[in-house]
Amino acid sequence: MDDSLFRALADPTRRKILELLTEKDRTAGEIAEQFPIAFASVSHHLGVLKAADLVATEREGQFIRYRLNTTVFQEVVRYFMTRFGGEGEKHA
Amino acid sequence: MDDSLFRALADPTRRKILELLTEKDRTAGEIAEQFPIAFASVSHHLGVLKAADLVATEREGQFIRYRLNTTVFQEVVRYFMTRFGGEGEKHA
DNA sequence: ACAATATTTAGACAATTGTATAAATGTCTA
DNA sequence: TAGACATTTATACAATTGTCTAAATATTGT
Repeated sequence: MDDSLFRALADPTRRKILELLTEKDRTAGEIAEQFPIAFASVSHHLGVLKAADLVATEREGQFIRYRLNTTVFQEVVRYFMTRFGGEGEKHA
Repeated sequence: MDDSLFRALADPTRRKILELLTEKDRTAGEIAEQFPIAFASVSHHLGVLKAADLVATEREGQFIRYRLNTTVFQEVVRYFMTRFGGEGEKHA
């Protein structure tokens, strides 16, 4: 379980980005316009998320499309379940 | 899902503390001696964990005993399952 | 090749954070 | 009440982080 993963999740803007990507894949611009901060700042957050392997990218012409890496989320869930879970959730 | 929760989890020393508490409840001193940093620094980390409601305390004479608050961990798991789970875990 | 659009990278700066030492608080026992 | 032990709180400081503006890179269409 990598340190960058938890640091990436620590910022509320980044968690919001992840939730946006839950609905559907989006380009960097589509993501950035959802926030009141500069595009460059959102781009920085996207870089953090990508470094933590929480998202993956694909270029589409001039756009870059972001999508969730659900595999990593399953690892997070497993981390909590195995270490701290304490038999709690039969069905999410 | 509170912001303090994720910020609390972002530090590796704090995650290590949580894992120690998985094994058994421990006093502040027992926890602190596991780390190469000053007792006061560990105490600060314990305060962060407590503020995030990840641990609870009980005074025992001159000692203060810490224990995991497993309820909050179940909330974390639920957070990830519902938002990002993507039908992945039949049995963790 | 040039201009327009999309996105990232570089550099600077204020805010937050992790750590340390020293002082304060709380508890026990003589 | 004094002294020892356990823990926290106060204060300071260096490191990290989130944000900004400006510049750089990449792609498309003319």
